[in-house]
Amino acid sequence: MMNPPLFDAACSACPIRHRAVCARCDAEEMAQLETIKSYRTFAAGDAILWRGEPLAFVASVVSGVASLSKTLEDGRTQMVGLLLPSDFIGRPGRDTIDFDVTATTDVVLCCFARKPFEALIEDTPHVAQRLMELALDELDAARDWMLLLGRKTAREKIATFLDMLARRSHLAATGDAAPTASALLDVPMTRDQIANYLGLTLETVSRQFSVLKRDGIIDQVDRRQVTVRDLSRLQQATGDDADGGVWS
Amino acid sequence: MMNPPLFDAACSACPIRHRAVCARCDAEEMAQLETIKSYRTFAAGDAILWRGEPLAFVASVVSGVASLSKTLEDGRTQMVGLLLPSDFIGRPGRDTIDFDVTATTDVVLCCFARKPFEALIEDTPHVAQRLMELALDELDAARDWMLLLGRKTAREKIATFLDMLARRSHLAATGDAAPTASALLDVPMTRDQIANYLGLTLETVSRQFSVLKRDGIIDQVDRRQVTVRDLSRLQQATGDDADGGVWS
DNA sequence: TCATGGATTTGATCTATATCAAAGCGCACC
DNA sequence: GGTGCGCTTTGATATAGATCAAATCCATGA
Repeated sequence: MMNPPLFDAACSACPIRHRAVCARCDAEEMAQLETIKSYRTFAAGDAILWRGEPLAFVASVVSGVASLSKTLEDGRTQMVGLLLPSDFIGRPGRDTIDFDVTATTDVVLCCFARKPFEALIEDTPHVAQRLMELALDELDAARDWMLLLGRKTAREKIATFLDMLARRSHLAATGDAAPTASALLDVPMTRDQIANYLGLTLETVSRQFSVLKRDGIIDQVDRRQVTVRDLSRLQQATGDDADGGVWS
Repeated sequence: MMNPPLFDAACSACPIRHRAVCARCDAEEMAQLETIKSYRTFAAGDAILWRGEPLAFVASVVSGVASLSKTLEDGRTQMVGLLLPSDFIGRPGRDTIDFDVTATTDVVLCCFARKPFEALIEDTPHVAQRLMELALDELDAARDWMLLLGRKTAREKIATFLDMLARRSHLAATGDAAPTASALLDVPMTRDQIANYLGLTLETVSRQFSVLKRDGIIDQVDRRQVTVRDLSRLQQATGDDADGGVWS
């Protein structure tokens, strides 16, 4: 694996800078973050954090995919969040979380010891403000997912999932949130993990991939890669109101 | 309708104080909030805010129930939040919201003009911190709801809904989050609204109320009131893992 | 007191998705 | 370069909950 990037002005993993450039971190703040930082790697399937466990660190995803999930008494589980590179793990001001965090693929995290990180926040209002923005982004994503889980059909769920991946990967690649052409897409999860994310079974996920393929909307290159042949039909298939979804 | 309470040290509607006493608001901050405050009432069914509309105010629910909801292209809708007295409406640092806010019952809001409210936040870190806590509480609630929408059966959804109402009403009445005895419960929504909240149809909601009644877990006093006859069986019926749900 | 209309309950039937089952496929490891 | 084991696909069947339909309830106002 590539050596993880050092934390510096350009570090895409800095939890304060990620998803938008924070122009206000000064050299001293940077240096302070540098001293409490460490990289940690997790293999696919590893637990990163358990529900209820005291949080030792906050972190930013450098590479790979991690997921947040909750479980019912009898073992049924539901993913409640997906963490892609540059996403943040942690809850300013909270000791514990009430979901599990698991490595979906191999993952590298840029971790910051929690106590000193929170001390830093106290002194730097613009960092606190950035964290508030991140929390609100997560809340928006959670509410979109509630609509998906409560009201979308299996086909719409898969289309929404692929559309989200397309937007996020395009965003990462070009900084532009609205891809316009067909594209090769990395699907970094098994059918089972996708099912847990979408509130479906793995068989239904597989069938709907096949349907979208039969309809000429996607092509399956391999288990983990699809090409979007017709993005506008994919987006129509999401069921979303054209103006104003979170992803638009 | 009763005259709304004035804003003062004891005002349960103060968005900074609600759900927990903020011991750090000084007299000057209070006075400042007082100048930008106004009460507004909405009749059941009224729109409070539309998706995409610029936010003119932030607010705290004084009485009644409001809901956040999202809609698909073909009109299917899903509630993504329920606002009970003392809950907060608003997104520090955001101009618009991407869901509708509707009065579920008659509602009284304590509104604060957004710009001056945000100016106040800038100067008072402890208020910003309180808002962060509120956002994280909402995020926790949203994630519990994702588990409910994605994986719970109709019976479990209704049980969870009633358990939530029981906890929240007990909390409001006694300040203690864990009711232990059976209790009369106010259900402030129609079957249709409950269905939209739980990702069900109104018929299924009605049937499951009947089933819980037949099983001796609840009694239906009237359309809007139930008594919980056996709280522990109600909680078992939620499907939640005994240790560690959000509501525990 | 009765008529009216929305909300609710209950019944009958339908269907999308779950569940159960059995091949395929392909990568990793010998 | 074969073998085994996950992962995936596809098929057959079952079922929870949706949909369609009809009473019933109950608040409201004439």
